Amino acid sequence: MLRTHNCNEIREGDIGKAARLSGWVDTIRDHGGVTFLDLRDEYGTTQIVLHDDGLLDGVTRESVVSVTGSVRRRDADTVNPKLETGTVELFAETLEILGPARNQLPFDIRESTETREDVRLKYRYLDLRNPKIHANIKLRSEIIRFIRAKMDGLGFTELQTPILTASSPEGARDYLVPSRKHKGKFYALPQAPQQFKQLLMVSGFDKYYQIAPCFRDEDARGDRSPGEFYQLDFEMAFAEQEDVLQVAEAVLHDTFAQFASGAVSPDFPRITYADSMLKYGTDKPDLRNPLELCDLTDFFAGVDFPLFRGKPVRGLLADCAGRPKSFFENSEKYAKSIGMGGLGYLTYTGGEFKGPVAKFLSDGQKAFLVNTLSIKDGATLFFICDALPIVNRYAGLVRTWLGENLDLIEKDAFRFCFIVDFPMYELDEDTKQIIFTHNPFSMPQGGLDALNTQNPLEILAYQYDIVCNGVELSSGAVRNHNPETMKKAFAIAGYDEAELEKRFGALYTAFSYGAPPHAGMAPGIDRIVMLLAGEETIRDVIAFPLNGEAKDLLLGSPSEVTEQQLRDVHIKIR
RNA sequence: GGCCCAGUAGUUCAGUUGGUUAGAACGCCAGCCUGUCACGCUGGAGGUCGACGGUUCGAGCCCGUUCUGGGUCGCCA
Repeated sequence: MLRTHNCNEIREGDIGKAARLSGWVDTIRDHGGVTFLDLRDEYGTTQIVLHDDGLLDGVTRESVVSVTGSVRRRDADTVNPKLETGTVELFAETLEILGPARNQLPFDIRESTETREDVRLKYRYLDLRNPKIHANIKLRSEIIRFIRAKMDGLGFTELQTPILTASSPEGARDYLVPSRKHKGKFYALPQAPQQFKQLLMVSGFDKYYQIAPCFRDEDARGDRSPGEFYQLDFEMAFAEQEDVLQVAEAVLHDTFAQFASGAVSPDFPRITYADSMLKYGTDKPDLRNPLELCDLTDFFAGVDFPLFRGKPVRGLLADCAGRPKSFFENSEKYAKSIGMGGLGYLTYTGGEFKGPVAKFLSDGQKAFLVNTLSIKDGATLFFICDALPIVNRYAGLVRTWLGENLDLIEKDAFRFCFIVDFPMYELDEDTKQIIFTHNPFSMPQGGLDALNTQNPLEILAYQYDIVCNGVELSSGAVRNHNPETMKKAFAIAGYDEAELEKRFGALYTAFSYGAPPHAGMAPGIDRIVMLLAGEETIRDVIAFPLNGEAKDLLLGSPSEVTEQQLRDVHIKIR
């Protein structure tokens, strides 16, 4: 036996017994006649006491050692309340080095999160000893186990789909894998199991899910892993939008309630894309921020204020009572830093409006504002004005800035919402062509009839996102399972039937053999864990992440391969 | 691909107007210390200032190029 207990197991009930502990040497405190050694493993830490210096020959911090001895009670004044094992210690009789460690580590384990990220990633196995990072990875495992149990309980079937698959014509850049047996041809790693899961619906699998690895060759962000990431991919046959939202709500609510320390939205409001843009200035609203925008475009149409004439105007009402002049100067400074011309505002004190915009308003207009917006004494009404769509972006940013700087953001809370009714199409600014806003597989609201009769840019899709605290966790859709509707939907985006068959032939054909209506979505696992772990970067919740440049600094990928390997797959490097 | 920031000891950082031998903390090594728990005290080792080129009597510092890393925009059906 390499150990009789783990390093967080010995308690007062074990006093007087023999024990053997194994673990990493966390610290060594040499007092001359007596030496203390903290032994650490995944479970915790136990103090070892040694009176024989000879036992410590060759022992360095972070060595793996095994110690036998007897469990002793600590004197009352030497109890360490910070350790769960803090009332006892192991009096060492023998010590064996199981895995020696070099005496100079690349960084201090306890401070690894303060260390340069490339050094951490090069020695990721050491970084993962840091209790916080270690806990993140354990948490990830627990979350995934919980989600699986939840999905199983809801009657979903976990299925695997191919990793070596066909290049996807739409979407992100593919990772390509050259074929050895078929010269000049390539597999692609899946960007998502999208087409496979829809084909499973055609095959009669009623409820499918998978903790699915997805691969996209796009640049990283703090909250976006380059290369590869995991999604809770699921799809349901004979399901409409609300069926999917209810599954997502049940699973995510329960997962966050289980693992989050703070409050979780009891139910997730459904907010239309149009409302979200108007009220929050974004389709990823942070509902911890109580501020909401109002539309003052019509109001300012009747105001003789040249700056706002003929443009959309958004208002943002916030209690700024007692804020110093510098607060308003800073808000102005922020507005200019994001590209706005300035930030107009009115402050309502003692029944009067003050501020740069006040002199342009008649008494009647002032009264109208007070009544319709229920403006209270001490409140400030900020104005954001510019052309569409930039006005929304500015308004959303100002809303966030005011929420943060007025300290209005709810702490320790996870506020969810669904954003629904995304537009089906949009106009490409460069080419002036109509393109799919999001996903060519989505069902247009109104179906074929709408496609035939409505202005494409006004057609909405059964397409939805889950947003939590301003972070997009997922998008999904009711799929377009009807070949005729599909044909028309693609035609509007400029693809004829031949093109459709070429790009999505299998799916298109499959739908002509009896496809059930189906819908699904795919929440991002990494982002869920990131939110629950309270981490700012997604790399801190992935055991072996690629860095921002999509390089594995530990094993050194991507790397060069041998000439023979290249010849096998018919590739010549220029 | 664009933009911003950083790169000095193992780690985190300081380094004045360009001027003597480039500093601190932690870590490491040695010595002292019988109750610490991020032990303490004393001493020591440790540097291609990312690389290359330039300006200068003289460059960690100024200029150019380049590499590496972080952030951000593009991109992410």
